[in-house]
Amino acid sequence: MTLRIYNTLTRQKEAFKPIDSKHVKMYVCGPTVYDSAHLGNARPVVVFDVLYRLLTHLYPKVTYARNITDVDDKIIKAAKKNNESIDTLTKRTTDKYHQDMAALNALSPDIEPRATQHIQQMIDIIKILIDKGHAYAAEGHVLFSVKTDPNYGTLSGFDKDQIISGARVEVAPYKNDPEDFILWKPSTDAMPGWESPWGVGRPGWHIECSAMAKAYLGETFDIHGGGIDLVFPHHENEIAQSSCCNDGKKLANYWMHNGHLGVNGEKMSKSLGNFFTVSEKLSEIPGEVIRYVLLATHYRQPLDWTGDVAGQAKNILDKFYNALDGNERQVVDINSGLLESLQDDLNIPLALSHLHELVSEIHKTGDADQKNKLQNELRVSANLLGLLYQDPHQWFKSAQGQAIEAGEIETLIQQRRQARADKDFALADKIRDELTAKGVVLLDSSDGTAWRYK
RNA sequence: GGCCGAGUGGCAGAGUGGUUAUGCAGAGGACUGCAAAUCCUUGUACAUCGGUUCGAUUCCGGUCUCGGCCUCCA
Repeated sequence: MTLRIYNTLTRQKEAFKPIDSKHVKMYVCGPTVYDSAHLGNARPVVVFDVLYRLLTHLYPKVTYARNITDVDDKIIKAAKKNNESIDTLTKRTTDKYHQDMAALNALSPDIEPRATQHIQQMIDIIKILIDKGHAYAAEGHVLFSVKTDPNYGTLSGFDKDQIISGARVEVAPYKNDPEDFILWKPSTDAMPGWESPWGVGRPGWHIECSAMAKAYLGETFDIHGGGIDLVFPHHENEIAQSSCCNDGKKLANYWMHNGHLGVNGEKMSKSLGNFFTVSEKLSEIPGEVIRYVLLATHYRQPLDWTGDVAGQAKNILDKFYNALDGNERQVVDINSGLLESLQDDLNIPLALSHLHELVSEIHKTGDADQKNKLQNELRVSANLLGLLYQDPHQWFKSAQGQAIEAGEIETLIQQRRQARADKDFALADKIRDELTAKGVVLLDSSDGTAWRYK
């Protein structure tokens, strides 16, 4: 089976044919570093992380680029509000982002370019666009002339004329046409600015991705990903800029977009106050649980973070890790059903069902070698999803907010052992209940009593 | 208003023109001094109204509901 991908450009699943089958290139829109990442920001990171792992499994070489946008008006505003410098803010937020995404077990991209380090490349593209008649300078701004691009709207399906009819913003006076968008804008002394042929200024929102993708992946590359909300205007404008700059060449062959994340049936937003940051959630539940929740819904579907989705995910991961207990590592193949599921437009929920099948087989087989092999199959298969990478013991003893220390638990277990030897089951049960109340589970076996945090 | 997506059993969530998704939770049983884990059994879902069809949750059309986007960002 070959990899099939739903392409937003064509609105259908297509067989994936890389430009160079020896080297696949992918670009995903990264964060604007003005604030902590929220769960919605984490979804594309985790989803495309699985795609990256899958591509790496299927192809000899993969280059994955994900940008850091460190120049933006939101950053200017946030820095002012926090009373800190822009550099301090972007550095702090970027570090936090890396920390949060690592806690979700997302691999680092191969390249993580920063917008502020590619201003010259942006200026170069803008110059070419002006030379080719696709852009014009006006009052210190440079604007892209949408009507000069006959293909504008192919990604989003929007009609150029309709875009304006529903517009909710006032049209700036320096625009030739209302639908034109900014490539470059002037900066005051209080704003970050760079010398340019159009005066001191800063880039518009979309140009950075065009510049950095071109710099690292070339004029046309394989896959471009991001959240569904970026389809318009961000990706539409990226395509317009890049293809008009590069003689009509396609920017990317496949466009993939993940669905939105909601909370309790509502859109996650600051104004509604239903806004969870990743680090906030990480203080409550393990990163792997968050990752599981983000993967348990197909990436193109909307995902609703309701009250107990995390609890369900925790139970499932407990079950998986329990099945992995006692495993001795050996090299085995990834489960074929899981691999096929992933190759069908990244059907991760279906892939997870194959993990459950493996768990069931592990418990049912009576053969120790077979069991060990199946456990390894479970582990390496889950690893392709970035799951089950911990040692089971580590997993079960790293619960958040533990109310009792390991030493104390051991002491109580010894007391209970004596009570059981004395057939004083009332006392033994009292100790069990006491520990249960503190989130500790006791596991009796012929070898003695082990324990876990629940 | 325009474009797009979605409505599946208590919950989460795949998929399919006719045959079990899967999981979580629940119930009953086995095992266990008691538990946990595990195993067995159990629950006959696909918004609504029409149409096509031998047969539709699955295709087509209407309706209702929900969500996203409709530019330089709240």
